[in-house]
Amino acid sequence: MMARVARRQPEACRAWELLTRLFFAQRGQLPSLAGELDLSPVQCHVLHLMQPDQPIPMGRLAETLACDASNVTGLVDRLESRGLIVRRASADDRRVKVIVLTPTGARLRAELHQRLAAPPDPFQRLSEAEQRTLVRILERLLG
Amino acid sequence: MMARVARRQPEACRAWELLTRLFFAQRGQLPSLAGELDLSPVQCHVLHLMQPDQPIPMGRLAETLACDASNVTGLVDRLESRGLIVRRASADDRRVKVIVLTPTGARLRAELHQRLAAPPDPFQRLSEAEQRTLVRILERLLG
DNA sequence: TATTGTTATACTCTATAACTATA
DNA sequence: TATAGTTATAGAGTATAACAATA
Repeated sequence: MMARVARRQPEACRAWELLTRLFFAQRGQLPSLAGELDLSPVQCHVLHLMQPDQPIPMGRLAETLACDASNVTGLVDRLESRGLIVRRASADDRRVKVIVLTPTGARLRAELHQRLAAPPDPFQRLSEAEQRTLVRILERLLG
Repeated sequence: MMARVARRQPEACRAWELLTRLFFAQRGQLPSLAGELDLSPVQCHVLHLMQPDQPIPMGRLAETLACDASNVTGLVDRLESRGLIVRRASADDRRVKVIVLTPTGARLRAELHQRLAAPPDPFQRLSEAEQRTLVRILERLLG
């Protein structure tokens, strides 16, 4: 399967290789950005995912983070003890707990998004046409 | 500074936002890939960085991973105890220790690179022309 | 004196297994 | 019986501070 993709889409593989290099380079930058907000990388991930007024079941959080559910308990504990989110019982299924951003959490999330929004310096090497093309292709990739 | 970039390069910001979404989505996939090779995400990062026959000073590893030097000690301990790398004293400066891939480590690194090479399914939605364009732009971004 | 790597310590992240409450 | 979340436990990642060897 992988070999078939590699044979039939050599350019896709090259693109993916370059993106992987970007991912690993970025891995090192998230901890320092997180540190400035007194967050861990995973906590950033959670805040990045949460939309204001859009509760998320804890189980779905575990799926999205690709980690065990037991892990989410402590993660949510720490975010809740900092007043960034709150647990609420689900109305539909009393086993389920959902988490919601507090106003404080929403403000910190906005701050996080603002800091994440600044493109790294190398982007300035791209022409406007290249930037637009990149956006169009990434939108197809993520859409 | 950030505001200036945002005002002058709105498309760069949009492109970066989309890449950030890709990064966070990918964050969840690295642990499972790592698990298949009995590695942690950081250990994958180290192996991804190491070229065969190209020693890296431990201090430079700490810089690249953007973590404290004290952290690298345990990280290298665990990789060394698994026989994937070895420490060697530097000839130039006897304070410095460099790490080198063992043959076993080089094989595991090759396996890792092979698995990382498979592009996610959405890449098949792109035409060949789009793939080539994406490669060209990413090369400028990373070059 | 300054720097490289280590050690001691403490906290967070992570998984596994056993448990509780609900379905 | 099965599922959602918790707890207990253990190992790995991370930073800070103090330390040894070397520059």
